[in-house]
Amino acid sequence: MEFKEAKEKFISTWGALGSLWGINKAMAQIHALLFISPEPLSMEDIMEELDISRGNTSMNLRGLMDWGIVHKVIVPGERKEFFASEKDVTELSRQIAKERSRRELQPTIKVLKEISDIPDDGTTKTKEFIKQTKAMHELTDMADTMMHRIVSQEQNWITKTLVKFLK
Amino acid sequence: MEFKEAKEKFISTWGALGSLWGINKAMAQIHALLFISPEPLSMEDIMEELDISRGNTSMNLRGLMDWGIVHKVIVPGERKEFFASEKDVTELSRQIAKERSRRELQPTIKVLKEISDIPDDGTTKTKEFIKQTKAMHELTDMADTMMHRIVSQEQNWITKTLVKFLK
DNA sequence: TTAAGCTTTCAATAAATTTTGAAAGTTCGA
DNA sequence: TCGAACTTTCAAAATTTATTGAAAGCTTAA
Repeated sequence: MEFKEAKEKFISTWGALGSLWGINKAMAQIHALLFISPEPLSMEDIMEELDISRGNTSMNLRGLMDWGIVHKVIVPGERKEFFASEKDVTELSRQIAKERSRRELQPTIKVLKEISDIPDDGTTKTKEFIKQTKAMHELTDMADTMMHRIVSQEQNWITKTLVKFLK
Repeated sequence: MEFKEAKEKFISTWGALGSLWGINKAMAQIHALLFISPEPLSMEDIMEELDISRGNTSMNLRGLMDWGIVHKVIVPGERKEFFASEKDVTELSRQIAKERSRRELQPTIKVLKEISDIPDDGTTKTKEFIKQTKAMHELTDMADTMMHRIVSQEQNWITKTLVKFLK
């Protein structure tokens, strides 16, 4: 396999995997492209490389910046803007975990807490509801906590510890 | 908040969260319904409760069974089939983690390994490509391993260990 | 202040996904 | 073996989501 084929494969694989971390195809592909590019790319570069429209590129770059994993780069002497991806996979996963928690896990945890707190009227269905939503609340809460800690500043220490146990 | 409202809230929240673990709305809602139901439900029950068609119910129940988190229940003396969800959240997450790994992580890891193995022709872009895809491969592989171990049989021991560290 | 160069917005359009429902298929008791 | 009770399938329709591209909006150099 040579470079061009490998590159296309990376971009499309990453694109298809977008759903795994909750972003759309174009967004994931733009990220993939920037991730493997040695230099920052302009909007033109991205449009051309991925064959997508100007508007699409603009909106999805904005989206990636909202995720905190792509940033603008000012190139002296150039009028147009350039973009670059976070290159460190550790920092990348930290950022993604943080955002997913904020956007999805936290709101869900809040709802679970709220609804598992309804008064127990003694019926079987209410008892089951409370029991199950409480269990789900605890699970989600623990998963969120673990995720945060694992990718947080303590990462290296925790990771090493964990990896030692897991080996 | 009373039962009916809480129940609706649980079903729609779970439905909206479906994307987090990669399933569609109807599927997540059927799962939510079964998860809080004290007894197994028939297809009729589900159709009526969620207001969805027979075909939709049938297909999504099949999907949930493919995930291994819903199973048929034979009720003696009844002609029709009943369905029940896995009720233990630990077992539930174990199953989901296992399936997501098999369906998405493993194939991605395979591709990453393959493409990060192209010959280094000495150019900057190839060097960067190899470096970045290798890093991504290692990250994905480690994440997959950790996920598996965390939700595997060793769960209790590992979890307790982790929680102690994290507290 | 102007206008060229560039980016963003957003209504219209296209594409992808989900849902429906009726017909075909299956199972089982008599 | 028949037919009633039930489930599955799948093409068509509905819905949701993503994409386009042209117009509006910035920004900067002169």
